[in-house]
Amino acid sequence: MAAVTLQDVALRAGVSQATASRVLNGSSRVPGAGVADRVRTAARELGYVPNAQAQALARASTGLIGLVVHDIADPYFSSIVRGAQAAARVARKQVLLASTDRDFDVERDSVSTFIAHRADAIVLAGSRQSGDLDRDLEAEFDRYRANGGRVVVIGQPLAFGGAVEPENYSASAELADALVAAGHRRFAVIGGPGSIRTAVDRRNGFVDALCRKGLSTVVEVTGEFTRDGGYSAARRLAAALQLEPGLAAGPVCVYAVTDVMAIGAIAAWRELGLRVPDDVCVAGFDDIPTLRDHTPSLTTVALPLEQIGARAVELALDSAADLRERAAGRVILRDSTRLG
Amino acid sequence: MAAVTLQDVALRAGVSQATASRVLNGSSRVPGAGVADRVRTAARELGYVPNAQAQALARASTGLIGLVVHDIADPYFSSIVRGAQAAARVARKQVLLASTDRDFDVERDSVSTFIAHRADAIVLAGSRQSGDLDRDLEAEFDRYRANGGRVVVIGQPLAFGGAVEPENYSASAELADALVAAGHRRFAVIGGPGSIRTAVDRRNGFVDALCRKGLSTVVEVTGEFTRDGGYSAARRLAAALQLEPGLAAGPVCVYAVTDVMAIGAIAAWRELGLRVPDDVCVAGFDDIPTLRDHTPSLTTVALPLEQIGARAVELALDSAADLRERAAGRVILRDSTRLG
DNA sequence: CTGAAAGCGCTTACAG
DNA sequence: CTGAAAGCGCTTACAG
Repeated sequence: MAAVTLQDVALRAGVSQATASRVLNGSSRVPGAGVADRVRTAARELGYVPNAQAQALARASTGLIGLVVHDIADPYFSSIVRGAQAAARVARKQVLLASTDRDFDVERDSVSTFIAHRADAIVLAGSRQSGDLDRDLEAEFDRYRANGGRVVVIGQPLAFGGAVEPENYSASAELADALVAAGHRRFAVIGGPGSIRTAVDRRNGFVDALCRKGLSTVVEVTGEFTRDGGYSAARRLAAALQLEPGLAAGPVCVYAVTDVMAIGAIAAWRELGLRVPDDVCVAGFDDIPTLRDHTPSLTTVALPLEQIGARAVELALDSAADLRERAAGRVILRDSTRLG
Repeated sequence: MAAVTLQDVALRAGVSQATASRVLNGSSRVPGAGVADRVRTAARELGYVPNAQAQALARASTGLIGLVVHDIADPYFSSIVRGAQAAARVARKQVLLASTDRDFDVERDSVSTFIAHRADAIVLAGSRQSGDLDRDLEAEFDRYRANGGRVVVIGQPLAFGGAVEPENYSASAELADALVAAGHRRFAVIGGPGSIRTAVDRRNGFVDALCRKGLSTVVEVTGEFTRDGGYSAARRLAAALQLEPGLAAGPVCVYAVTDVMAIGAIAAWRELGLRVPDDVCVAGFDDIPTLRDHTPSLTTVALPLEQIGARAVELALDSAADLRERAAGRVILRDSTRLG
């Protein structure tokens, strides 16, 4: 019933457990060729699979990387995880995944469990307000790091550890600049929850850039970070601006801080008889793959999400230093902000 | 440097390690209230975090569930993983994730590693041809199961273990029936690779249902299981059928076995000046959330993906039996197959 | 209720 | 090059 043990292999090969361990699990001290062969043969015949738990206990390293995301079904996070996975694979590490549904209790719990599992590193993806990292979590991280654990965050403030920072602020500023250059002058924003730093950074980057050009938004509304959040925000925006088909003023250019919110907004406006980009223009952020064939095609900003995920685990595995990196966004102008 | 140990806690509380273990890590034998309090206090003050590796070794159960998917960035799989995550959380298990990029070597490797980590169960999501599960993998699974490991597959054939089977075949048949009922008579199929069972089942379910109505497809083409696969297949299909705007025969109704392929197809046709649904109709499969606001809205089939993922881990955790379950699809008729 | 001790399956100085 | 032995941090019969 019990799995084949190193002891079993050693017995069959007629060597000591130590020797079997050395040939099977890569030590610098390589035993004689004949011995090594006997051990390997025995292992194969018995179907020996090393017990990673026991190895971890003996080695004080588990080869595990804990990954915490808000929602694995969100394309933003699943792309990050894809990149993280790939990087973990080349480093021969395993990924422990937690999808928290944005529940901070669950998040804290997941981190605790990762620490209990003695993950070599923990990567926290997702975003929250400055200083929002609660005391408990921070205390746990401190101890974790004191015991040799590595922490890397993606897109959130943290006093310690590594970080890879998507440039939400400056990419949004570039988007604003590009839209102004394209001839837009009247702007509005559909922002996200004030508690989410990504949402705030994107909004600020956009508004600040406009300000530098002597422009400002005519109205701002906010909603949940979802399709429906964009939908209802867009209705409020339409009401506030008294938008209707064929206004003489020309289309206002709306920045929805997320592609999915932009999609919800377009749906809302369509129901109101408003056409994009003729009656209202809209830009999003994220460049979600399944949205690339949307009609009208959506002006947006692409972030190198997979690369961000990969870099995060690379930083986590690089025990040298607590590096901080930035990941630039790329503005993509498409039909949804095309001026007639 | 080293983490706080159960021994440390016991010392500080003035009890034996055994007692500390019993109060901290839930045993039925509950020590006296005073003692328990002392231990808990000591643990808190020291910041004790149980070493899951050591517990696993001593208990012969890791609380780990291995999850293998083809591509975590694919909405199909990320939805499954989301459901699996949620179910794992209620069962207080941790998820080990592997995204294989459809590379069978990587897949085999991931399974081996999961076994090495002594995962309590392994869930394999993704699809392959009948009997394609290679010998090595199968042999490993056999040993794994003999040692008490549980295996559950999603949407693929496996002689042993549990399974949850998305009803690709019958849901596709229902789709065909619905389209015929809506008045369609001329059909075509954009299928996937013959090596992917999901693709084959969907195609067969559709074609067989047509057959039962005395109908058959006018042409079938295949492509990769991607947006670009759908795009190029759609071009071939258009050429084969000599599709052009405003054909007198009316629109042919094309079943693309995946939403993303359908999206690629629509893009290809748009470039050719063909309009959906006026010149050509199209239905997909999957009901991808970010595509729900697509124009034209896409007729498709929804699978309860999260539920499928959740059921898979529930089955994996239910050591009673190797259950097999079916998950029905739901046909959703939308604009892309609307007849004028 | 509580503790001493063996055992889970490995790795790794330490001797030979 | 090879082996005996201690140790990694827990759990759990087995005694008391």
